[in-house]
Amino acid sequence: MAHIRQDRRSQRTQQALMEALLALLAEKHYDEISINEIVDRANVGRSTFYAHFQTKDELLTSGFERALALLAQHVSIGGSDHEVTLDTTPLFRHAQGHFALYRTLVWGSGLELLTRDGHTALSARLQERLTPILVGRPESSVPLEILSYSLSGTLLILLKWWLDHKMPYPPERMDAFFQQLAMPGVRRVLSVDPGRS
Amino acid sequence: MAHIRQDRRSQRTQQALMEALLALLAEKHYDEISINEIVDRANVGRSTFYAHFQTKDELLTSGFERALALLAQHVSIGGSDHEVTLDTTPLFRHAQGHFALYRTLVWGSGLELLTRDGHTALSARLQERLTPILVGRPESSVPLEILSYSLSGTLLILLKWWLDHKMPYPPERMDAFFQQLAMPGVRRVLSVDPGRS
Amino acid sequence: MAHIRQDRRSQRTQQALMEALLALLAEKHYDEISINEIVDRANVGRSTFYAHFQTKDELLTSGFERALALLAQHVSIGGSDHEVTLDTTPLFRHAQGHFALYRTLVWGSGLELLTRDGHTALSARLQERLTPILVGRPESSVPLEILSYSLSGTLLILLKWWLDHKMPYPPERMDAFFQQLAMPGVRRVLSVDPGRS
Amino acid sequence: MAHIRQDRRSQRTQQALMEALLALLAEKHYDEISINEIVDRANVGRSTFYAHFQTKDELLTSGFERALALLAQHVSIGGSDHEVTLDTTPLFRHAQGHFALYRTLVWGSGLELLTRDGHTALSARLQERLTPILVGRPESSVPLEILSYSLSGTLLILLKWWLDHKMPYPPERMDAFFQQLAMPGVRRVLSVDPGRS
DNA sequence: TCCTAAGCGAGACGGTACGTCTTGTCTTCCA
DNA sequence: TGGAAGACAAGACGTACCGTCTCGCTTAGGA
Repeated sequence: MAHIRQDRRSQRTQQALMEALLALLAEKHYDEISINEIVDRANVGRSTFYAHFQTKDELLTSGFERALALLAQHVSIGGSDHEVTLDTTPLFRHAQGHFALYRTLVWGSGLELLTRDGHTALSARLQERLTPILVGRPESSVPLEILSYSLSGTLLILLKWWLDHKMPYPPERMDAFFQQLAMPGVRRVLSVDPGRS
Repeated sequence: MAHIRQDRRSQRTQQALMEALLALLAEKHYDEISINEIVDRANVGRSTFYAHFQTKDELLTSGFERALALLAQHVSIGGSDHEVTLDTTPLFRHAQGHFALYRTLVWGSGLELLTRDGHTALSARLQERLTPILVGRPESSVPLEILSYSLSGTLLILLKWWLDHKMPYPPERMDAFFQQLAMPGVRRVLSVDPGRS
Repeated sequence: MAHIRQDRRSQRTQQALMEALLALLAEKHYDEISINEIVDRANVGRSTFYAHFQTKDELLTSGFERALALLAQHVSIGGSDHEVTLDTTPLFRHAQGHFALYRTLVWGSGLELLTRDGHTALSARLQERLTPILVGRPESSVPLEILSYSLSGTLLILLKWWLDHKMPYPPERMDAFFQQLAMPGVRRVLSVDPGRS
Repeated sequence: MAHIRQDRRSQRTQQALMEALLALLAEKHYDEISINEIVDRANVGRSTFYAHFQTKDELLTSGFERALALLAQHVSIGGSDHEVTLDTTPLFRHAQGHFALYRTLVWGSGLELLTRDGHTALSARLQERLTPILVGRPESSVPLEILSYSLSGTLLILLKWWLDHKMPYPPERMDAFFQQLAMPGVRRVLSVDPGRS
């Protein structure tokens, strides 16, 4: 049971660093932010940074792991014997409510990060949650992995476009686009109905 | 009338720099390549680099503009009154034939670049070529811009997945996935048939 | 009445620190030894060090004060009305017997320390012990202070050379060198015989 | 015939660095001077320093090599069949004339440097110049190397004492001390006259 | 064919950031 | 409650690039 100690101070330091990074992300691109700037803004010694994180990426990741999980949670997947539903309205709504945060992600360094780390994560979660629904159905012509990857990719792309263009449509409309563009393919692929293929 | 001179040497220098970058891209990630390395490899003076390009990105871009145009050309778009077809087989085949190049892009620095610069370009070309086909039809419920962006995004995502996983399926199969996943939505959106909506 | 406590632990802690420094001195130069290394080696908390010593030098000095006194004791000074004798054989013998310790001093950081702190101390002791012998004699042409300083300096220099060169001569021989090189001058200076001046 | 180029700027930069170090040495101990301070004072970029010198010591050494040679030159060694003379008056006079410089050396970091690098150098030069004088004489009982080392050491020790105590005697007097303290031993050792031994 | 302006290599320079290290203080926890 | 553990701010270290610059050599292309 080692490492339980963990001074209260450590927490506050990490928090300060995270907030400093967030604040800076709102101002400039992730790549242009130096560790110096972060520690200055956080009022933290340079070496203290390295005592907590090996690299700038580590700080970022440690902060956004939660956010990514959150993001996936906002996609409600439903399904019955006859259909698969996937409601993304909550996700767009959530993005709208936390515009500052998402805008930071998109404008600052955006889907580069969501795409690198997030896409894989989101895709995995989707696949994970689709699997039980498909049990017992004949294997589809498109591998589930590809389907998940493509589906989550399309979702992220719509999200990116939306944020890039300052959210010109309400979340419901965005969901509708997603339903119209991506879901027909999914339904057809997963459908047992051979007459529609 | 400045800049008319343009010594033959200039050409050779730029060529050398480009090739050096290419060679280095095959070895390591774009971000890890320093201008020093490029000019060393190209046997070119440091200042000479800056005489030709302001930044590393500029050198890269100047080299890949052609490649991006090429990529868009390999998507053959067809269409008639009754349907829209989009054959991506040539694109996947081209990627297969130039695996080294594409792998460099994906492994080295990948779709980060294709996504940043390429996605916009591809989307624009798609939209450009879809427009004449849709003339006269009732406006669809999904704006054409979103449709193009989503469609090209999905295509790039499939391409990325394919390259990331070392092309486990033949180009035809990848095109089939694309047809099954992305096209149903497109057709439904563009369809005049109100009964199917 | 503070500081009376002097916990038994204090003793042990100081001892541990001293030994750690000694051990490290055998491995590397004094300047290259960090307080971190010392406390690590001594299995002592960083702040504990500062509770006992203000600086690295203080620790060192506290350890070598004894050694320096010892060194001076090994120079046996004799004298009568007619002559002054100074036998350094015991000193060289002592150095030979404690080669490890002296080698540490010389190789590790050496006469830099003996010279800085030791030379002054040795010179003072010499002067102290020469004074009674010279009582009643006419004042010499060379101030006693200079004579002591020079004499002890020459001695240390011979010692350093000897240790640096791995003691190629026996202690008696070194003493003989010292007698031949340094003592004639001393005797002449201290001599009352004006005819030899 | 490479390396002749050596930009004129290099010279000026090195000069500036040297002067900055000198100026700082007049204010504080060598060990307490940071490279940052030097480059700041010299109005030179940090990296520029490293382009010229690997370490702070190298800068110092490069500057004082001349000084050390100079120092040795100020000891005039003479000799005939019957005697060896060694006049150090010029050295003390030189030190007096350049008190600022020598004081810097002694007070700032002093004979630590002269002792480390200088002593060896001086000793070597002495030995070098004594050798021809001794050709043909019977080998003395004290190895020439030891004699040189001891002699130059004693000289430096007197010089150090003199500077440390703010030159309380004129150069001639210091030379006299040296003559009285060190030379009798030397003459006796080198003397062919067996009757005096 | 010569001469001139350019392209060019070489590399010095001032900066900025890096990741590591050490120092001395200050806070937390534990016995 | 006093001392060990160790988090922390500060700042130096040596390295790596950056973008700018100055210097001469070489060379192409107009006179």
